[in-house]
Amino acid sequence: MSKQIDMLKTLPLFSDLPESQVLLLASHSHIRKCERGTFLFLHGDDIRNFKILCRGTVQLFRETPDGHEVTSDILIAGDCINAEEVIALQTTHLTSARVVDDAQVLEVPIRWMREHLSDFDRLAPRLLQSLSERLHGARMEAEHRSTMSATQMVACYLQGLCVLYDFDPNGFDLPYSKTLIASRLRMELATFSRTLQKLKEVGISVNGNHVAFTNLNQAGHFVCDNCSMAEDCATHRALSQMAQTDSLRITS
Amino acid sequence: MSKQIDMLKTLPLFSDLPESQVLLLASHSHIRKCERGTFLFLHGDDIRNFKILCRGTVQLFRETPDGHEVTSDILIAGDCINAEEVIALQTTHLTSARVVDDAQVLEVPIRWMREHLSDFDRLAPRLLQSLSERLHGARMEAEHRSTMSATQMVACYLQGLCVLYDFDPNGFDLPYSKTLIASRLRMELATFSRTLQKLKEVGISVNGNHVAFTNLNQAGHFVCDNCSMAEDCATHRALSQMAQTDSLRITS
DNA sequence: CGACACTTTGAAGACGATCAACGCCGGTGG
DNA sequence: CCACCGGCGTTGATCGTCTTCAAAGTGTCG
Repeated sequence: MSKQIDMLKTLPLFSDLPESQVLLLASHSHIRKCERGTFLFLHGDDIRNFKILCRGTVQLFRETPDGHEVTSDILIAGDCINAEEVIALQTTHLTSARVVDDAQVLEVPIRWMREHLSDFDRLAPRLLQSLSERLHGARMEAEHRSTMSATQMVACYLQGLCVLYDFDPNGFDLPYSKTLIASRLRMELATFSRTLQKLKEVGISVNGNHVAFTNLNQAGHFVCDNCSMAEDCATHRALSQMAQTDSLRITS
Repeated sequence: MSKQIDMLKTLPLFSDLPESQVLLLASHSHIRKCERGTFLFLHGDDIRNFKILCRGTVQLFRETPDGHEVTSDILIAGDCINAEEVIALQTTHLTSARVVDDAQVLEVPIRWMREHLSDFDRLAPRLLQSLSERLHGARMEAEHRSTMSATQMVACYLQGLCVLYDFDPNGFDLPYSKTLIASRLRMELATFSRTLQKLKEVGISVNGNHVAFTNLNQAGHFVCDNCSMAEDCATHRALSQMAQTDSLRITS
């Protein structure tokens, strides 16, 4: 139990809650271990819990009627899995969630959460802020999708990954499979693969699982010739801001 | 002044506020008339006001570095123009807003709004709910964009329009120009125009400005053979729900 | 009538999806 | 130890769709 409390405290979402509230939360939540491949919930299931990912990786996806699977997001430790659903009025999940890497998930009954959200005066603003960030992120992504070429999107995504995970730009390994990334980027694996070759021409070398940016400037920042949205590209502005100020990521 | 109060009361966002709170709001807000073509704000401007559109039409858009204009949304009477920005932490606008049809805009100083939001106990939940709806909407749209053909998107969009404005499916006029719609759908005007011709084959006839659905079933509901996302397509589910329950649209 | 904004239509081209074959690697089982 | 298999990734060839560029048509309003 004390282990659970420790876990709660490491979550950025709860980091500035007073001790008493953490205890209260702990007594109304539990941590579930889920191994690779299990589903946290399926599209259409009743919403039972507010879930936060404490460890591992989770894929949010939806299935189109013709059986095609569309990845809507890939979550990592510290992310809320279904923050919207605390606030929204629908009673069933709009997406499915599958564990990609063995995960630990904190679960808080949704009803309790909804009823007591207002008791936690610091929690609601955080949740909201994260919501509005996600909304902006979704819009930026939509804009990118209709503005940039596949090559640009991949470049942006890789840089984003690097910032998000605080990887060394000079060399790091992809945190998940290319198949998953391609799906996340809404492109065919084949297209993604070809794209990676093209990226070498612009200073991003990818060999197998290993990525290295050879196009860094003296300050160590990304040089993104091929990204047309220098000003507030998900990589440049939003994401690098996010890395500094993001309230919901584990930064340690 | 009493006119302004009446205006406030007709806004769904404020509809269930007690009289005293409406008065309070009125004393801290004002209504601005804006004629076609004026900019409410530009990308990068400081955020000064929370704005609600009381009349007319507003286009939200962003400009890409190469000068291309991307419409992110088209707002109608009753819509919050920048609900996210009340909640988010950034101090400058992330989009630009242009008046398409002569508009009336209610403005509330953003600082006052942020400081006093918690005083209006019924307001915050509405704002949040609308945020989460928009997030879901954005995600659905992203999914559509990568799942459906241009033809399907246009069909969906037209049906959505019809529901949103409560038009008669048997015949109505487009509420704004094809150029604007095409931009909103992130497609070239030429593509959009060609698409409209194809739609006749599936029971949606468009001549000039006039649209008619000839593919309605006996209940008067849309039949959407070409939309692959019957279950929660923006048209079918989300939008028809929204038309009934949406808290932020003027339904009269 | 003429200017102008808006829309339609045509023809060419670019880009990504799709289908298909192959290579690589780790695991399982004989 | 080798053979087989399945998951994953690469590569090639082809095809359809949407963009792009360009020209011509429609409408409105002074």
